[in-house]
Amino acid sequence: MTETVPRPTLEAVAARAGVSRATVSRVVNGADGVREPLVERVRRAVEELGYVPNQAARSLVTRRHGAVAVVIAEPETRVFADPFFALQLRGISKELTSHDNQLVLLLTEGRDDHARVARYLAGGHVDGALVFSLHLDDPLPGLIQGAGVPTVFGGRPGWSDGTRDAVYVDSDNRGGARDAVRLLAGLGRTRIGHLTGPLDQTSAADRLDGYREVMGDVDPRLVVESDFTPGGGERAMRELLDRCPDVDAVFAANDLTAAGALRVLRERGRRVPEDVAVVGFDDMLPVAEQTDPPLTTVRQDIEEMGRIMARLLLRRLDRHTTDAAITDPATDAVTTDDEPGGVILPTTLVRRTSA
Amino acid sequence: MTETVPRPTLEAVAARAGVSRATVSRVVNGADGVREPLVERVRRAVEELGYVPNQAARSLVTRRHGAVAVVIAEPETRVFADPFFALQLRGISKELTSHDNQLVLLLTEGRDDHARVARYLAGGHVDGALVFSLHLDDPLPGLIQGAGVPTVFGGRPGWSDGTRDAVYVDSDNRGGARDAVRLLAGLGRTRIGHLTGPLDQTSAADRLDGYREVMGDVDPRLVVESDFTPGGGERAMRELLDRCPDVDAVFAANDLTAAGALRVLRERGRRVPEDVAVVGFDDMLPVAEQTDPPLTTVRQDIEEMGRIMARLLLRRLDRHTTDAAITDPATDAVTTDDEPGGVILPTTLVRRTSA
DNA sequence: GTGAAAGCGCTAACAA
DNA sequence: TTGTTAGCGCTTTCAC
Repeated sequence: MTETVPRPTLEAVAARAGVSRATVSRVVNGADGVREPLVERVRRAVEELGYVPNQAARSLVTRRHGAVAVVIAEPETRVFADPFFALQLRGISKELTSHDNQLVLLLTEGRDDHARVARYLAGGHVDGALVFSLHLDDPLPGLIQGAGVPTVFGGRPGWSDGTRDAVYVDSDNRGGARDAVRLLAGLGRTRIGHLTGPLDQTSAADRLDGYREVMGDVDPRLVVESDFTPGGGERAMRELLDRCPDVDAVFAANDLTAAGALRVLRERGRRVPEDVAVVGFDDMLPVAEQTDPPLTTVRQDIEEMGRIMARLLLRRLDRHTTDAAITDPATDAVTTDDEPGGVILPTTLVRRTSA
Repeated sequence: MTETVPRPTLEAVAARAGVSRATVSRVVNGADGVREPLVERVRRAVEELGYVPNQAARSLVTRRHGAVAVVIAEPETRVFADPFFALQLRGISKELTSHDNQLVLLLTEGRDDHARVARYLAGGHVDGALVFSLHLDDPLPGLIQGAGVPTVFGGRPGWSDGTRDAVYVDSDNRGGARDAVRLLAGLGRTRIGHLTGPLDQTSAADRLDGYREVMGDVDPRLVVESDFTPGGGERAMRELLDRCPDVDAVFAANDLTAAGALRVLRERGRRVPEDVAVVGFDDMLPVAEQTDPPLTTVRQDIEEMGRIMARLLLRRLDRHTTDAAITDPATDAVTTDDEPGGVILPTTLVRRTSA
């Protein structure tokens, strides 16, 4: 019933076109140096037989897979509570597929999975990896670098050991935070509070840094640690109001936190933005546009970030194969190696009504 | 610098353990029939060399890939606006990895991608596919069935041509809707409106059916078509209030729609649930718990749905390989073929305060 | 129970 | 320009 018809091989196509396997291979792979009439004959044979190359056989000899792993470390459910992750994936997917690469998704749920992921990566199933892990103590990045797979990180990696030479893409969290706080200050606000994200994540830490850079030597009570969730935002806002009833502005580390803060402000009878101005971070549309009042926030282009990560990785992969091909010492000086370091994407301030 | 150390092969392990490649292969694949002392020797050699099997070589001969494609048709951005998709993926990922299968993610952006996906699937890169596509006119499911890859669909497929024998997993949308409406009726409400989802999606259509089943011959003005978004919910709610000012209850096709409706009700000065009771669908925590008032809704277990889809597919795949092995006519009667049809997951009513 | 050997389908030297 | 040939690393009969 579900009898699988054996798929045609190169051999079959060659026979039908009356040429050798090598020629078919050349045509299929777009190598030049095959005369037009033959190309045509082969094309037709491929068409008629519905030939599709066997990727396993191909990988076996080329050592290329046309596949990239996306590793998402997922200790908390937060990532699933906002569309961040989905947007990122979409950007990655677009870039990857437009270069004929497949996306292998590796979701990790705690430490048990780390070994599995490391093994998979070390197993040479994919040509490279895109890794999201932004926690200070995460052992995963180290494991992955150990696996020897070309990798690009999403977000500034937070670990400190000998892996400084990581390539990563991140939003300008610090700069965005500065913009937010400067806006508030420009509005004449003087008691500007900050509801942070979880400070073991570099994005949260960087936003706090940006806040501090503008605020200078600020009353420490104005900074309340939170966790990027609406519930956390509520708690933190209450705490902030209790500590500093005179607060006249709030910079929340993300939109979800801001949404929670707005609810508490309303509940406590503070008008936004008249009594307290609020700025968020992310510009997650479903959140920022739907709050009451609509949220002024720092926009980061998540999808673009994904796209850039993929692009960077693909470029590294290309260079690798090229390096291997060119043993010419003359060019060797040029193709040093992958430059480590980060690509920082700009953020933009989106004004709505909350500030 | 980035000099890739050639990974050890079966050959190398065999040499080190002083056995043949065949024996190593047996040990690595857990085949029995190798004596304990040898097993031990091989294990040690594998360990010492850090041997990891080359999946490409293995696939070449076994014709199995240990990989499953997840295809997400993505004509609209809605999927990215709620965590639905992420939860589903998580369930799938868990089930897949616990059976040593990889997840290849295929995101499609409109028709152009369909050919690409079909080609990929037909190319025999993966053992099976999990497909999300719930639109009536979607050509993708047909293409995929044409590719001859074992497939399980997420959500009741809506297309009508000769592909009735599809295997799918869906929530009990109809039953959940009935429960919602019955709750409202049980509360003594008589003018119960329904804000639908986009009716070209089976989930929305099924929920409307459920509503109708309970309501019987209902005033058609009570049904307003919407689109599963908060903005759409607002528009639909306004329309409903304009058409039927006497409405005393609303069943919204999902939580996002309900959230929009709640905003409009508040804006129009209707108390919830006193004047108008509201029930949603999905129980997306970040939405349902955060609305004002918290939303009574129909809960579906999205992650479980993903898990079951994966489980179903893996079972089919297992059976296939088993079938191939067993040419015994005696057992042939038992292993007929994959039973088509759907697995319907129950929903549960979650009472909060909106109804 | 273990090993030898024959491919799986493809690419890439090398010859012609 | 085209064809011939030798593997890529693994599984799997088939002998022993």
